[in-house]
Amino acid sequence: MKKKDTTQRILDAAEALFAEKGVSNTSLREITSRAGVNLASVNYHFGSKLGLVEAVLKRRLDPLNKERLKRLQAIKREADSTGKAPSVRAIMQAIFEPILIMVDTQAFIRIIARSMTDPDETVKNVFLREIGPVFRLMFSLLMRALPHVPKDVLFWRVQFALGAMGHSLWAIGRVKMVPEGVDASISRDRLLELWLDFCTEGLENP
Amino acid sequence: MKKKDTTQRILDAAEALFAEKGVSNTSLREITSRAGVNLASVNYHFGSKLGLVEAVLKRRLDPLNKERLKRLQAIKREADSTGKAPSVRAIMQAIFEPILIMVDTQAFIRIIARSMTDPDETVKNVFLREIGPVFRLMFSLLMRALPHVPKDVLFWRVQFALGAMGHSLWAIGRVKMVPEGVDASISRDRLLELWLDFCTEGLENP
DNA sequence: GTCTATAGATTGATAGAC
DNA sequence: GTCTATCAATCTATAGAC
Repeated sequence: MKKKDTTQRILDAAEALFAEKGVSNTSLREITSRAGVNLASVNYHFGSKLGLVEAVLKRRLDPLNKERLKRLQAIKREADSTGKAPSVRAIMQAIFEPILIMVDTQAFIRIIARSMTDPDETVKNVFLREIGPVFRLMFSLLMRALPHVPKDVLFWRVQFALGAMGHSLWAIGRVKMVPEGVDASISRDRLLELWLDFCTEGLENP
Repeated sequence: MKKKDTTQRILDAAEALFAEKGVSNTSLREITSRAGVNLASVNYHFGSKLGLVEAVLKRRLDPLNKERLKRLQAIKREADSTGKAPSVRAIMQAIFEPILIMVDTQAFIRIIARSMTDPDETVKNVFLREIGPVFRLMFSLLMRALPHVPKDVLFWRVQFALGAMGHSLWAIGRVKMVPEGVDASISRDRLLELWLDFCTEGLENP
């Protein structure tokens, strides 16, 4: 079995550590020692720590948001051709489900969740840039699906739905506060289902 | 006008900076220079940076969660004495409204929101310790309000609601991505109302 | 491409005068 | 309690041998 590419090893190690402790609580030394590579190789391959942060996020966010966009565009085409309003549930599913489908590691989910909340400037910028087109298309479809909901109200409901998604993705597998008698373990598919129920209800509320 | 206490000045400056950039992106030098006090005074008054972090969070979370607990206990007493199930909306209101009522600065809201997501270990620990009793009482009341919802499902719905709250509190006043024609500015009371509508609907879903 | 060695900056913390 | 001065550790980044 061939040893993995240095670039990949660094990305994997950085992803795990960024997801776990946040970008600025992770040093390049931790990353390279976990990856089993030399400290200087980070700067050789990525130019700087910022370059590495960008690369780590883009590796996941890029295909994720491409897949989301593809699904949303399919929903739009369907709505355009039939003249019927798109389904709220289908729209939201197009946002969440690609995360579960494209998973290959536990760290993947966490880096997505982390990218929504990490205080680091670079993280915020990359996240917003990457999700921009997805967000705009999602919002315009939701407006068509829910013409009776005022735009400004819809905007905040979408924020609620995204906040719920991010928080639950973050909590999955690492819930700290579980009431007695509750089984907090959950499959990803089940989480998707519960989230869709929850936020479809909240979005459609008249 | 008397100059404020050094301790207070440090707490205020630290709160603003922690809320803005996160704990580990903020140095003691930034804090003391913003507060107009000497660098060494942080260690004199708080022992260490960790001590300061704890103090900053506790100053807000302590009275906040006391107020929440008071309200939840009142709801419990009412339910106990009348034998009627408590109202989901009232329970959720007891969680969110105290944040708005106890506000004295913009930074206050952000430090609450930040405390839910900052990757720093100390932040997470203080937040969980402080909210523990509130969470348990809230959950037991929700179980009484929604006896037909399985515990495990309810648990995740509560996570959704809290995630929605945290994210929207964070977004308020600093929304980065606003679709054309949408007015994302919103009063705190209005946000509370929208959030209650959203998550009451989602929690009660059969 | 990979390594050692180190520069250069910044950090949290503290000793000691006032 | 407040200040200056500084230590010791840690960080990112880079120069240069291999």
